[in-house]
Amino acid sequence: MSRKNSLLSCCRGDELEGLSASKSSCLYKKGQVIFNEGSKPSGLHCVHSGKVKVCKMGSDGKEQIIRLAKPGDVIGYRALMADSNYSASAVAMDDAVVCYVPKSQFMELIHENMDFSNGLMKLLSKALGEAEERMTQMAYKPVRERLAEALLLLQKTYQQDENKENFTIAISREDLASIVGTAKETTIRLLSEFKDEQIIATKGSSITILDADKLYSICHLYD
Amino acid sequence: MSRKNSLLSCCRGDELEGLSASKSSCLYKKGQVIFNEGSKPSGLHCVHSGKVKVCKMGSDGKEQIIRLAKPGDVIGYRALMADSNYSASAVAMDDAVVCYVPKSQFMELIHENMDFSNGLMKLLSKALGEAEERMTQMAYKPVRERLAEALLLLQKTYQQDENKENFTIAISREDLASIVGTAKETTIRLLSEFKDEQIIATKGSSITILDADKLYSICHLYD
DNA sequence: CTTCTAAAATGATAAAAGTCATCTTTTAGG
DNA sequence: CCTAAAAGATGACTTTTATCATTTTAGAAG
Repeated sequence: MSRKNSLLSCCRGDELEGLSASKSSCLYKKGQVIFNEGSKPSGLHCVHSGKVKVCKMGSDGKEQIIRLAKPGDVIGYRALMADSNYSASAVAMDDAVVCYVPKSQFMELIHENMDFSNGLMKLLSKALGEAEERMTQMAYKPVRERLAEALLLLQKTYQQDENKENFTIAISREDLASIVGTAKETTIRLLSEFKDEQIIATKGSSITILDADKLYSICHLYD
Repeated sequence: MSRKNSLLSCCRGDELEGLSASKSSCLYKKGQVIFNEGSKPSGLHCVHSGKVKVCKMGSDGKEQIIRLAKPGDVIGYRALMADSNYSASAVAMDDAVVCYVPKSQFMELIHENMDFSNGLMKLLSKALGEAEERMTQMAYKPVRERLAEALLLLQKTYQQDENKENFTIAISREDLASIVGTAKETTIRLLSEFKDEQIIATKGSSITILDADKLYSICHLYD
């Protein structure tokens, strides 16, 4: 297991004893807000269990999901490091346990621990690369391709059992549309197409990926 | 003048004497490539004069401009810090002079100079915030609003004389379309609309902003 | 000052996606 | 188990944007 990947997972830190000591946990029910766009960060949050979405509100009231967070992921670090207000909100998509680390502890660590600081930088670089990638996709890829990509992202992010053939996730069509950046109805229509093509199966709000390879080829990830 | 903003501008560094000593300059003619998407970074580039675009190629061959760089700006730092290949290319939009700092120098500085390291982190945080902002805009704002925004971005980035009423820039419709994330023809059509509405004037490839306030209100930056 | 080429501009049309209305299925609560 | 509210699904229609074809203009080279 890579040390770097868990560098920031305060919930099982090695060199982060100090953080662990001062962290507190909180349970958020499905739909509850962890922090709000525009407010000032007073610390850092780490997802311990459950699914969390990080999202921005467009001027027309439509929501865009910027990032999906899973257990072990840190959220809200950008605002803290830029010393600015949150540019996005974090909301629990399931019941989720989220730990909290006060800003002072975080800053101490940044200034004293070089490894931690470097890890953070890599994290930021990676996030920036991903954001730029998605920007390009939003610009030119049609919705069908972006939806295929979103389904694969969900699988990559939330599939716990690697071997298990058919990944299933319960997600509202609204949230899915917010990841893709499109209207709910368009998402539903395209999901119906995917169903007809036997790429997925649905039951209520649950979506099961039957043929990930087809999804890959739809979004040209084989190029 | 803020020290933080010039922290990375190796071309006029204060605490960066080491960098300055080992930097070399190179003139790139309009259209020349400074570095290429996919290749491995061997150092850092700083724009000394001219305009530089940082862009990605979409799978369908359409180009998306990720970032505009002006004199004093550093480019290619993300890949260097993430220790990965360039995820975008840099191309001179005008004749441009670009300085080069070898990776070793850069790494030394990161590890030895805390201020430098912190400045980099803020730079990354800011870039990430901007990328996320643009992602949301791409998702939901119509092309007309995004074009207005792009024109204001060009002004904000490249206007040297703050007082001067009418900002003028020469930019190909193709490049402008690549910033907005739309087709060249759509861009031209909307520019014609703006011309009819006396928001801009054009002469050849030059665009003059006559009424920045109207542009602001078009893209809802007053909300 | 011409001529040639590339870029800008415009028109016609097609495709993609959004919106609004409606119906159906889930799902949670009594 | 039944019912109400929420979410999913689908249809009809409109708007936005892309694409392709063509004309006009600007700018460089002879």
